[in-house]
Amino acid sequence: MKQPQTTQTHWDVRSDRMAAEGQRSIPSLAGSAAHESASGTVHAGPSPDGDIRDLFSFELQRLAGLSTRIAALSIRPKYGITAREWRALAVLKYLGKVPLQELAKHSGLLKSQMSRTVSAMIERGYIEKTANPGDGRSILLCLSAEGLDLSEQILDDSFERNEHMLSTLSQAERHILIELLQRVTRSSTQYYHHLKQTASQADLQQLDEE
Amino acid sequence: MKQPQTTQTHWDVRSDRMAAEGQRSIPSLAGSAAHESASGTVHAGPSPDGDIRDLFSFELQRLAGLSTRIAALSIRPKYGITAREWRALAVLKYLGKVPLQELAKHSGLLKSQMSRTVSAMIERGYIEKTANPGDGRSILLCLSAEGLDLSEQILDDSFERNEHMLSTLSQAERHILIELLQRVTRSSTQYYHHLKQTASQADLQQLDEE
DNA sequence: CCATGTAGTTCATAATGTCAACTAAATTTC
DNA sequence: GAAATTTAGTTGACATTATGAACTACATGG
Repeated sequence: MKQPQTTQTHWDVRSDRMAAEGQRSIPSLAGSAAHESASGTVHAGPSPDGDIRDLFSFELQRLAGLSTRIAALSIRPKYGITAREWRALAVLKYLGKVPLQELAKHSGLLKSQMSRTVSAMIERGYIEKTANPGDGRSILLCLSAEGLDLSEQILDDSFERNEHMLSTLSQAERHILIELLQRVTRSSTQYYHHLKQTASQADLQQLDEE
Repeated sequence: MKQPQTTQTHWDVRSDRMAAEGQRSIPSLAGSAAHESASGTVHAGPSPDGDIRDLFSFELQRLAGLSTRIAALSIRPKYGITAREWRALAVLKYLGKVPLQELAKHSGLLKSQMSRTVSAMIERGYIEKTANPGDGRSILLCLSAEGLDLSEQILDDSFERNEHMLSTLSQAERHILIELLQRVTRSSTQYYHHLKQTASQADLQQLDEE
């Protein structure tokens, strides 16, 4: 194995982003008042001060894309599975023995996606599938010995990857970040369900009206 | 290759968090709480104790997926463009008048993706394309009046969307969250470039060896 | 038993991401 | 200043991912 195995080389953490124009100041941890308009312009209305850089979802998406690429680079060549497949294994690891739907929910995938993912993992012997004695429709999934082993290996790698990604944050900041993300996930989940519900109600209305 | 590896000694995000917050968080979309323990234990190695729920990138991906779905629900039906197209418009809004490559970088896309996206937006009259007097290869892109208008409308919506997603956070916490994400994005970008470079070096070596 | 709901699989389709080839213009180099 | 090398953008091909709907098997409540 001649993996580069990153041992903290050193990169400059220079911001290559504020190149073009904005040269905005990032609000500091303490100074909440420092929230300045990104563009320097002022708006009235619901998006009072910001441009898209002030938008949580934008920053989130950008970083998630990066994270995906980093994970793919690290996991795929080394273990021959996709990040999503690994995620299924890792989630299954803490869930234990559960039906597919449950696994899908915890992984944030649709059951159709999960069904395929799981099939592939079963074929390769990482996941085992047994009948659910309590319900004939349902199945129970759990990790095989190989699956457990693999998921643990990759989990190790992943913690290291995260270490690098978070390298500019203090320990305290990391705690804060994860905790905030978890809280946002919870409220966003609720919001999502709300949206979907009202959306489908609108659909129904539309059908009625036609 | 799962040696205790480097960087940083240990970090016990988990136990600290639990002590401080007393909340191990609802693991996910649908409760269930098979094990509450994901953490709580102390560790020694690289992936000490934690399961995947303690992994920053996991939490990030889950939330990003949610955010994507929420954005799609709100933007697509109402404005007839994809989230990515809108993102291009919104980024262009603060960049002003820039070549394609620049726009791609700031949006976190490959130039090939951005090229297509921009073409579609030009066709629909949201973006204008002019020659770059300084460089004949390059083009300069900027928003049309309609593009500006549209991007502002959707930006307003987006801030509102984010408002819902972040509803459980205080203003101060929101600023902190965004700032942390931005910092992580910067260091992760560095890490990504580093990985890519070493990866391709490995490829070259491999070629040499064969 | 029938109607209706649910778990899981499969299919179709659209959106995304990734790479490599290609054109054209700039640059470097000899 | 001509040839070789880079760089910006476009395009094509292809893998991966997301989403919803159709379909099967079983479950459950009248």
